[in-house]
This record gives sequence, C-alpha cells and structure tokens, in this order.
Amino acid sequence: MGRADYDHREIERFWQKNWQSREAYKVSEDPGKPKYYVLDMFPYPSGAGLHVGHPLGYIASDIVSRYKRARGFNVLHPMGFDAFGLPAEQYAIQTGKHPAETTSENILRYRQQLDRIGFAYDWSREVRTCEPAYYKWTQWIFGRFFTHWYNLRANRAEHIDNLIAIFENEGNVNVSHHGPETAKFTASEWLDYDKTQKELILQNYRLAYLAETTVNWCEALGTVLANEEVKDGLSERGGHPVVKKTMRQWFLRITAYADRLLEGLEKIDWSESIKEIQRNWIGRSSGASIHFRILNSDAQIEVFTTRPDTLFGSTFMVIAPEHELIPEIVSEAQRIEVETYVQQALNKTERERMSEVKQVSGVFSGAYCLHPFTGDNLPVYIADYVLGGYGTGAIMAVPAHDSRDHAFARHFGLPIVQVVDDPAIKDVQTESFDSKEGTMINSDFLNGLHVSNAIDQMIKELGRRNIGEGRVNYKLRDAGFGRQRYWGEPFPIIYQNGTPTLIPSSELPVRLPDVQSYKPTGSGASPLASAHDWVHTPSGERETDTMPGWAGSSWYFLRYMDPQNRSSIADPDKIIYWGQVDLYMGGAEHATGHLLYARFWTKFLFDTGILPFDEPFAKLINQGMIQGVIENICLRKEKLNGSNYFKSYELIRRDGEEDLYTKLPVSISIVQDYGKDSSYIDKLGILKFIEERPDFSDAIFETVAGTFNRLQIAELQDNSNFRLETRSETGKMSKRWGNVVNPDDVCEDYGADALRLYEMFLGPLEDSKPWNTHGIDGVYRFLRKLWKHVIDANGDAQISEAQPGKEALKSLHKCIRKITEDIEKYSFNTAVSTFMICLNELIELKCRDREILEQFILLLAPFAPHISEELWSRMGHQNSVLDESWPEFNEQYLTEDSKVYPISINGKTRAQMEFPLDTTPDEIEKAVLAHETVLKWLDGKQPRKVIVVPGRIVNVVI
RNA sequence: GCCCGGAUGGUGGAAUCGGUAGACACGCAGGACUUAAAAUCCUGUGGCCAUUGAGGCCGUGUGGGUUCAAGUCCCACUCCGGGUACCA
Repeated sequence: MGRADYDHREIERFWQKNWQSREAYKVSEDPGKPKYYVLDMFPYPSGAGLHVGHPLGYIASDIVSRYKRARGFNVLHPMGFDAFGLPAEQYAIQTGKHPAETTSENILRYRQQLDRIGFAYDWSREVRTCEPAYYKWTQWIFGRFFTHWYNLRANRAEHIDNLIAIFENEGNVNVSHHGPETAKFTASEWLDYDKTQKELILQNYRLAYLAETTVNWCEALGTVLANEEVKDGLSERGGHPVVKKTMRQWFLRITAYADRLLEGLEKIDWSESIKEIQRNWIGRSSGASIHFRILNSDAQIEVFTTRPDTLFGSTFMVIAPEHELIPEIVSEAQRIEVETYVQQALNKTERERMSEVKQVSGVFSGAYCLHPFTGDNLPVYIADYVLGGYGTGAIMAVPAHDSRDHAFARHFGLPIVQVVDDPAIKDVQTESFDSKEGTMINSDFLNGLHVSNAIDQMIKELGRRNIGEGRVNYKLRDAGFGRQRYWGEPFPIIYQNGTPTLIPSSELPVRLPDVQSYKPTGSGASPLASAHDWVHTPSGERETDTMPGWAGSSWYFLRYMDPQNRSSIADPDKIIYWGQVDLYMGGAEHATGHLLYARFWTKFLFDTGILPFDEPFAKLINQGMIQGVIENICLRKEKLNGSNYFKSYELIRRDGEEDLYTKLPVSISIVQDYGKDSSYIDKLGILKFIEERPDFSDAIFETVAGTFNRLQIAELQDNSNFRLETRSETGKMSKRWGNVVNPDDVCEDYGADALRLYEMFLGPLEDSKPWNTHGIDGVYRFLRKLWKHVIDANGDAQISEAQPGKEALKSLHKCIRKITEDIEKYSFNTAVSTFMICLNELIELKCRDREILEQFILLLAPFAPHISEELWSRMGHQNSVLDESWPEFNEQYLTEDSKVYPISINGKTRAQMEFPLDTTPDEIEKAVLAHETVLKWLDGKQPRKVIVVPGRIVNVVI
C-alpha cells in the first residue's frame, strides 16, 4: 500500500502535485450553489520571503474555505500580489535591476513557499497589480473618478457630463457639490469660458483633481507620502524625515464620502477596535463656523468651533502659520516678527513639530478682530498649535474652557473669562474646564442654559444674525494620489497646454516606459519625466507622477472574480454572483490605509453602477502577530582589564549582576536549544560568532566550566565543554534580530500539516503570541499518533467494519459538535485541542471503526489536508476528502441519563455524587445530606441552605 | 494625555449562561524499552503544610462589593500591549 511510517515529505509532495494536476481548487460560478468568498490580504512580495508569522491568517482562512466547501458552498479563495511599491524600486536604484524583474523573482519565491503549506487557492485567478492587464483597470477606475463629481443633493457621485449640461443650461447657482466653494456663474458665462477656464472650474468638482497643497514631502525617498504613510514624523518605509511642502498633486475626494464611510461601519462585522480607528481617523465633529470681521480691514476670518456656546468667553483669536490671510492682516510693526515665526514654523520637520507640542509658541499679528456680539477687539495671534489643515485653520480662543488656549493665554498674559459654571470648577485662572457640563454664565442670552442647549441656541442666533452656521467638520483629508516614483501605475492623463485631459479607455493601459535611472530626480519630478519620448506625445505631455501603492489594492478583490476579462474590470454577472467578500483576513496595520480606501472605492463604484453593494468586506478578522524569540548574550557594560567580557546568563542570575550587563542579540542559528530557558551557545557557535564579529575576537567568556579566551575555546577537545547560556526574550521576528523562522524549514522538518496545526494551536487567532519551535512537537506527535492508530506495520489501514460502540460514537460526536462550533467562531486553537482529546479517547477505546475514523479524518481535513487525503485514500477511497461533505452532528449520541454532580460546601467542591437526570431536587438534597463528606462538614449542625441546580451543581451552605 | 484591548501554573493557553479553575499541549521530574542514544510508552507536575487508606489551607494583577456560588458581574486602582496625538 505504501510506507508504514508517517513520511510527511513524501505525502505532502504527492498530494500537492495531485491537487495541482487535477485543478482541485479551481472554481467557477455555479448558480446551483450558494457562494462564499474568502479573501486574504494579498502580500507585498518582499525580497526577504515569508516567515512563520505571515501564513497565520492564510491558514485560518484556508481552514474556513475548506470547511465551507465541505458544507456545500461554492468557495472563491484566491491569492495574488500587491506588486507595485517602494522596496523593489529602492532595490532598483541600488542595483539598476528592473523592479519588474525583482518583483517577479520575489513572487516566484512567495509562490513556492505558499504552495508548500498546501493552501486551497485557485491560482488560475492570481492577480498582480503591476501587470499592464491589471493596472489598465486601475487606470480606468481613476478615469471614473476624474469624470465624476459628488452631488450633495443626491448624496452620490454623478457623471461630470451631467454637471456640464447643468452649467450650460443654468450655470452653477443650483448646484450643491462636495468640494471647494466655487464662484457662482450663469449659463452664458460658462459658455463664454475657454477650455482652460472651464477645466479650472471643473477641478473643483471632479473626484480626482489637481490641487496645490501642503503635502508630506520625504526628501530621502524623493516623494510625497500620504498621511498614513507617515509614522511619528518619519516615513513608514525607511524611517526618513518628512517635511511639509507645497506641491501640485493629484487628489481623490475621499472627504465626499466621510459620512457614508462612517455610517457604513454600522453594517459590517469588523472588530470594534478597527472601526474605532477608522472613526477617529474620519474624525467627525459637529459645531459651528463663525465669521469674525477684522478691525480696519475688509477681511473676515472664519473659525470652526465645537463650542459655540463659549463665544462670550473668547478673548483672542489664533490662526495657523500657513493661513492665507496673514500677509493681508499683519501690521507693519509686527511684520518682521511674524515673517520670522511663520518661516520657522513652516520649516519644521514633522518630527520637530511633534516633539515641541508641549511648548507654547506664537506671535501677535498686530491685527484685531471684532467679537460679533460684544464688539470687543480681540487680538489675532499666529501660532503653530493651530493646524492649517484642520477646520478653517483659525480658532476663537476660549482660555477658560480649552486647555490649549489656556496654556497660550497664560504664556502671553491674555485674559481668561469664565462662561460655564459647574461645581467641579476650582479656578479657571489656574486650570481650564474643558468638559461639556455645566451652566452658562457671563454670556448674555445664554445665561442659565446647560452647555448642550446653549450650543443649539448659539447656532440659531449665529444664523439669525448671518454671521455663522452649524457645521460638521472632519479630520479626514482628501487623499494625495500622486507619487514621484517609477514603480507604480502611470496616470491616464495628458496635459494639453497645461490642461489635464483623460486618455480614452480604448487607449489603456498607459504602460510604464523604460528609463535610464530609477533615482528620484531631486527636483520633485518623477523618474518618468526623463523618458522624453514617452512624455511627449502628439496630443500633449503625459503626467509623470505614478499612483500610490494603495491604488491597485483598493479594488483587487473584484478582479479575482474575473481576472482575465479584457473588456471590463469584471463581468457584471460574475460580480453579482460572487458579491461581497464574506470573510476578509488580514493585519490590523492597514486600518486607516487600505481598509479605508477599499471602502471608499467600493462606495464610488457602487454610485457609478458598477457594483451592487457598497461595502467590500462583510466580515474582517485581524490575525495577530507572531513574535520571535530574541537570543542575547550578556556583555559586561564596562570592559574588564581592557577586554570585552561575556558571562553565562545562569551565572549572572546567580550573582544578581543583571544590571552590570547589556544584552547583545545573536542569530538563533548559533544557539542551541533556542527558545528554551536553558538555551546556550556551544564552542562551535561561539567561534562562529567571533568570526562574524571580529571586534570581539579579544573577548573573555565566563562559563560554569571556567573562563576562556578565543584561543582557549578553540583548543577545547569536546564541543560540550563550553556552554555560554543566553538570555532569551520575546520580540519582533526580523532579520535584524537574526530570529526569523522560515516556514520552509518547518515544513521540511515537521511537515505542512504540523505547521498548519501548530500555528492554529498557538492561541487565539487575533492575539499576538510568541513562536517557539519546540512547541510544534505536540502537534507533530498528534499526527504521528493518528497515523500509527490507522496504519499498521505493513502500511495498510487497519480498519474495523463493525458497528461502532456507544462510547466511540459519543467521543466522535462531541468532536463534530465542537469542531463545527469552533470553526464558525474562528476559535481554531480550541479546535486543535479537541482533535487531540478525541484521538486520545479513541486510542483509549482502541476504536478503529471505519465510521468513526472516516468522519474524524473529514473533520481534520481542513486543518491538515495532506495527511487526511493520504489516510482517506489508504482506507480505500478513490475520491478526495475535498469532495466529501461535512460530518453531521447527531445529538442522540450525547444524551446521558445520569450526571455526576459536584457537591460543594459553601461554594467549594468537596465531593461528587452521581444521580439519574430525572432525580428531583428534593431527592438529591436528601441524598447529599446523607453523604459522608457532607456529614463531616456539617458536624451535627443543620445546613443553612441547600442549593440544587438540576443538571449542574449542588451547594450546601453551612 | 485620550481611545481601545489585556493580566489565569515554569511556558502557550482552556473554562458556552455566574456553577468542579488550570482542558489540550510544551517544559520538567521519575520510570519502562535500549549496550547506548533517538523515537515510543507509562506515571507525576499551581503553591504551601501534611500524608503512607488524610486531608487541609491558599490560589485567576491589587483592593473592595454583589451572590448560595465570581477567572466570569459591579466600583476603584496598578501594570502591560496596541492605536492616536495641539483635530478647536
């Protein structure tokens, strides 16, 4: 029949080839079956390959997809590659190698690694975002954004042609759009505008538009970055400094969808934490906008405030350093000082700005504005605690009720006027009271009102006096969509005399040209600008920016439905059939990037009639991170007699010298028993270490066996005589710590099935947890035990055809119920335990009944598909476990007729007694009170109370 | 600072509705098999005090509360992880 021992290498190789050759995972639309769409966040194929942390989510989703298939669903479970991006391009800059080449090499390696784990992907549907056949459609969607505007009346995107028709008929007076305020014009005025003027106006409406704005400029990468690509003032990729810079850029008007993106969160099954991150990122806050007139000027400054109720407490105004009115309002006396301050503020890197957050800085502009109610003159300050990019870039400062304004007022000696009273207030001169509690005082017509009522009253009054109105504001900014980089989608845009024109879809894709150098030009133009013949076309000059990494990933889930389609992004019937992604698995780090943009694009494609749904991912699960073990050797902080001095960790612990030593991470490849408490470096390991770190060739090593220098170690006869214990800690798995565990190695040593089981067994899917290769022994033993239980010494299945006994059926059906429930709630770690428990029971029962073992194998198949196929086939089946349906749970095998009751005294279990399930509580009580242990505890007294919960517990209160 | 999570043996973790805390594994200790090792199998394994037919006390981050009964519910706090940051 085959080998008698469990040879995972041969078995896994065989079945992987088998699945591939008969296209076992290929799916097509089947109206006769319900569909289920399981999607993994596709990886960026980096040069480092996969480590054991990456497949965690893939394994979980693979289990679900195999399970759903067994339950009769037509399962779409594809995989592809997010293939445009910075690392391949940075590598190209260093080596001159075309990023396409690097990328396809990396993809090949990823593919091999993934295949080895035995995933049920339909690879015929693979997509790569960097391929022209794919990015043609990314460009096409960009074209849709370009040719649409957001109609606030209809609350949806509409075609720009409809808007132009309105302009031609009645101008823009009745148009309400999402975008910057636009001067009113009539139909005849519109018709008189030339092409350039018309386009300039349309840019205010288009959902993809060009704008001159402050952007995050990263000098080292030579590109603009989106807000979410900047972390702590440094670029997410590479950690380079980022500064604010004004540039002309493509933007997508995601802000038009802010409210719908917020509301949409209510109807999707995502973790509360991701939803919360998105809510915060969108940052909706409602308040009022108020216009302030400037003394001796026609200028007006508009502020946004969430606390219009405190208007009477406003004692000054603050505007952002980048505010456009500064040159107009600044007094001659203050001009020099203001210009200096503004220059300083604008030149700060994000990092500097953030580190100075708690320092109060600002400058008086010399201008005053008029309080709209009292007519008081309020000084106008310029300070960088007011952000140009939020609200109107100007605030009315209310120092009594805003801590930032309070700090500013204290610093500049400005008056602090209390307008809200509340018992919790001590003294607003020393500390502001920011809470929205309390009653209005010193506020004219608002006096006596509660804060919330006062806000409403004030908004009404502002409207009546025509100096302000209720306003909703968002933190969310329009998404910068241009990158000055090579390795991305080119824009389907040609400039004709500076006017952007969309290239017709029949001419797509606009392919990336070959260039001499991938280096940023330094002038802020992309490397594409140097492709002279490509840029200059008969009809104009091409846009040379490329799209950001998230462009291709915002819609890739659609392309899987119909990946080869040449005439549309996907066939409408296929879109209707497959619909939303039912289960989306991926990391939480994309909360404000990919996961928000994909929702935005989906809503837009819904508006334009391409999709019948407006949320892409019905359910989202964020798998946790798998951490590695970092192995350190302990180096004495101060040299001893001029030499570096290492000491075995066990000795440091013994001597309590932890403080004297620092940790030096070493590659786990030279550590013995890595991951264990007692992990150590032997003679050969330490010699290898010294070889790699010649700076430590003079070092001294103190171990239990003695103290050695390099030469003495080399002379040791026996490798085991030297033992330098390491200090282990948990941390990120990365090249830097030399602690990356490659799934290929695990598959080689233990097999893909063991890897799959072990990753699931480690703990709850969504939690972060440390990887410890030694723990895999547990699941590996389980697989071998299963093998030995089914396969005899000749390699044949040793199966009984007899009717299974009651105990075996009970064990199996407990297992069926638990596994089914656990998969449904994504509790895979407990599922693996359940398999172990069930197998232990079956071995105990010596159960080899076909009916029991076959069903057990079918349950196991989604988790460990290779061994399941092998055992299934050795049990005499010609077909695959993939085509079998999920075992049915039958309650009747679990029904008991008695229950072992825990008998507790004052809530602590002291004894056990078995009663038939139909015993009445009275009978139980009587029997319990006669029990030896209970009598002992009662010690002759009467129990105060006896609680009998039928079928559960008995508690005797003494 | 603010917003979310979380804290259970030496380790990863389990415990459905408030009802036998520590399932299942790892590790460790002892034993069987073996010339030996590996593999496999068996036994034990929360702590403390006892024990040889004896059991008891403590125990789910800390302190309080509700309850016949709390890892689970309520209040206060400590620590750890993640997100976010002058957002008016």
